[in-house]
Amino acid sequence: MGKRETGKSLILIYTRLLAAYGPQHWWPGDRPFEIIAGAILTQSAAWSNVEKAINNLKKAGALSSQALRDLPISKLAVLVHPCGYYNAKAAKLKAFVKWLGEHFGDNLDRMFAEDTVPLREALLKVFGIGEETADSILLYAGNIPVFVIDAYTRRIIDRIGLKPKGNRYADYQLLFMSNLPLDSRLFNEYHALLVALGKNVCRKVRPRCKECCLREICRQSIRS
DNA sequence: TGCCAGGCCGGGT
DNA sequence: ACCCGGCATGGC
Repeated sequence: MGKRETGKSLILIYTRLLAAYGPQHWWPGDRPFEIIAGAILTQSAAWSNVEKAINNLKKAGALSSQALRDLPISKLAVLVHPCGYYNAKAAKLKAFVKWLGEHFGDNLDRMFAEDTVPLREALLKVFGIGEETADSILLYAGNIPVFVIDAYTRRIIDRIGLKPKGNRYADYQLLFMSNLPLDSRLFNEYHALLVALGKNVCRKVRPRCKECCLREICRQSIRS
């Protein structure tokens, strides 16, 4: 499939997902700092559990860089307990706010004003921030047009026959970013819609799976 | 009961 | 460049 057709397929899939699931409203109206905390806390966790952790942080007045630094890590671990991996995630939050204070004086506007590529590299060096989390921060907290790749996205792309050459994160990311307009609103909604679809797609390929929404929405899109 | 959720790290090959 | 075990809760 040529580049132009790939782009058309990706747009068509987006259109159908939007029609099927509607706008997902991911992180609407939340402050950037809360979005970043959520991006870290949601790693391999159900969002319903992340909400509990975020609420605990809110009630404790701990949803700021300074407050998180002042909080002992053992107390922080108790607050984020509901979303699992609580010791690891407490350490990750600590690592991020330490870095944010040291490099940007806790000012997120200054952080996002950096050039995207070096900023992404810097984020990746922070303990607990990998590629998906870094891109979630850039896109959902910073409105920077980078496409977020997660396990659902890979699974869906593989099944509909758009699998890129390599298996690396960057290979999947380039599929979207070189074939779609670099629009943060589009990338925001698209990734959220892929997650919505992903929840309805069986993990393992099952021949003639009639329940699988993937087939209905995506395969038809490719053909039409 | 078991499987899974909007991953990442450190160590090994 | 992969592959693995560890990290852990709550919902279905």
